[in-house]
Amino acid sequence: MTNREIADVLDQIGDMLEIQGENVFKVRSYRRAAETIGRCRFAITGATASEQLRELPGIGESLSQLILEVAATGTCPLREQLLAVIPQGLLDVLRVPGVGPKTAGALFHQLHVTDIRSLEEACRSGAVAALPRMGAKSQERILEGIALLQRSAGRILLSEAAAIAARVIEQLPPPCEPVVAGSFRRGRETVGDIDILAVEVQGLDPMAAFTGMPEVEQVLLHGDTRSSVVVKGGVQVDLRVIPRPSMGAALQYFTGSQQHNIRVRERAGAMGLRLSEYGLFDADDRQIAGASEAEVYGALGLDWIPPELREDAGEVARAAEHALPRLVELHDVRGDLQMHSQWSDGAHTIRQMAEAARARGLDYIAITDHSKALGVANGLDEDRLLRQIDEIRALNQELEGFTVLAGCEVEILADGRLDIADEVLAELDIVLACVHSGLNAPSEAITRRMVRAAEHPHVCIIGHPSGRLIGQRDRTALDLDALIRTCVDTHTALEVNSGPQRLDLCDHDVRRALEMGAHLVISTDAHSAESLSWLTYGVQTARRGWATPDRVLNTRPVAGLRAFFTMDGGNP
DNA sequence: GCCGTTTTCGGCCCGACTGTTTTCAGTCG
Repeated sequence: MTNREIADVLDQIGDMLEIQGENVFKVRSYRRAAETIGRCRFAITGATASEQLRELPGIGESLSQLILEVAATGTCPLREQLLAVIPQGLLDVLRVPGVGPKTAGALFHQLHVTDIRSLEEACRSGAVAALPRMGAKSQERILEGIALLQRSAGRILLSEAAAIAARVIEQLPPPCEPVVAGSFRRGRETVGDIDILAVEVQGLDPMAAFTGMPEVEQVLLHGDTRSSVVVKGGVQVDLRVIPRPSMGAALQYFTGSQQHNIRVRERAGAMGLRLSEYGLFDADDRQIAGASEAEVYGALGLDWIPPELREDAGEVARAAEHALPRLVELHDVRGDLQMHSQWSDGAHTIRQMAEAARARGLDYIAITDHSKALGVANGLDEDRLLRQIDEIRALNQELEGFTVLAGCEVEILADGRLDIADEVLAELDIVLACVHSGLNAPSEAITRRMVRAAEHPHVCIIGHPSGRLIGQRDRTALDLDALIRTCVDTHTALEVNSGPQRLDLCDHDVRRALEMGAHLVISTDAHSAESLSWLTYGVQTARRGWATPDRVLNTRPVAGLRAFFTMDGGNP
């Protein structure tokens, strides 16, 4: 069982307990444990898992035993017991907007609803409207909820969310200063819905502009302070209008995460204060903070916490000790170490990529076209690679104060050898090694393959190490710890690939790699000049992994970068 | 179920919106 699978079981138990009307705080402990296990950086199946588990926050005696049992057997008596009473399909019913645990329980017990299909039938027959505290409108809402669920996009990529958010903000009146909060602001790799906040301005009606946008498919709510719409593609967008003195508290609150907010509000409670989206209030209900986030955190004795860290993963305690790391920022990054040109499968010339990168404020780039084993991408063989190196050297003669490094995204072959001869690799400034085939290989095979590449004296960087494509392809069975260990030993960097579909290493892996002492590079893998803008997603992912600039090699000037890769004496 | 400069028992974040109700329960974030 992977940690993710264990977390899913915990969530499932939480759902079923909730439907049974179990104590909400008990339910919350299962949910919280699921969160914690989902991002936990050691394998629960490991031998030492038992002691490590007990050290995790929110996991006590009974949960740790349950988790170990699930890890070993895939299930546990509690889950089996619940599954004997509650049909699996009822858990899907919980995902229908407007149906919560209480409603699901009533639907099951009184109308024998067991899945979405039987729920729909119960609605069409009018039986749902006859339930206590339900009516025609509730029934209609549930039907709409089912339709919404069926055409909803689910979670979308960060880049897709960015495009939607930008379009919405464009259509809101500028004086209301709209900003995006939520998981988008935290830089999560996928976004469920888009939360936008706007300042209340006399005589301005952003709600009307919002619900009237041409891309709105359905208005879910339309209130004075909050409206919700579904835009084309099935994505939900929320707008909230906030009085200016509350803007900081609202931004803090709506940025989340929910677990982070609970942690912060508990702290407020312990200080005799009350924190809501309207501000921080004392016992006499006087507002003592709220206009800015820094003010709110500050009044709670906390340093301002970057949104990317707000996952209840220890950041509140660190903020209280004034010991948060200084995270890498977009403007720290001076170069981009993976991109493609027309030589292989890119859309633009080397010069065009260089000029676009320079316009974005970078000092250097590496051109890393594919190598010959990736025939579908028009990969370069040794001859073409040597000619490309000549072109890059010539271009550098013309560019003042900007450097194009000659690189290559070299294929790691099945046995861990590279597909370009060593004497040609020696001519390159940057060798990036990647796997694009055999991604379903067993753990030992893929690990041996990648470790061997990392040991190669010319290899500087292992690119998109996990091989996952978000929503399309799982990560390979690679033993990441083994690869990280090798990278630390050989002065090889691990890439944080900024492609919105990759974000690989992911946030948890970044934190793991840094804890083990590795160095990173953040690269765009751009196949066109426009995609150089992806850098921001990679930076956010690194920040979510608590990355500091000193551990991100491409924050260094080009000379410092080269120095790192030659420290083991074997690299170019 | 977890946890402890309020506590080893009794707490556990907080408010808007909706629908079905004459005061509130359920859902959502």
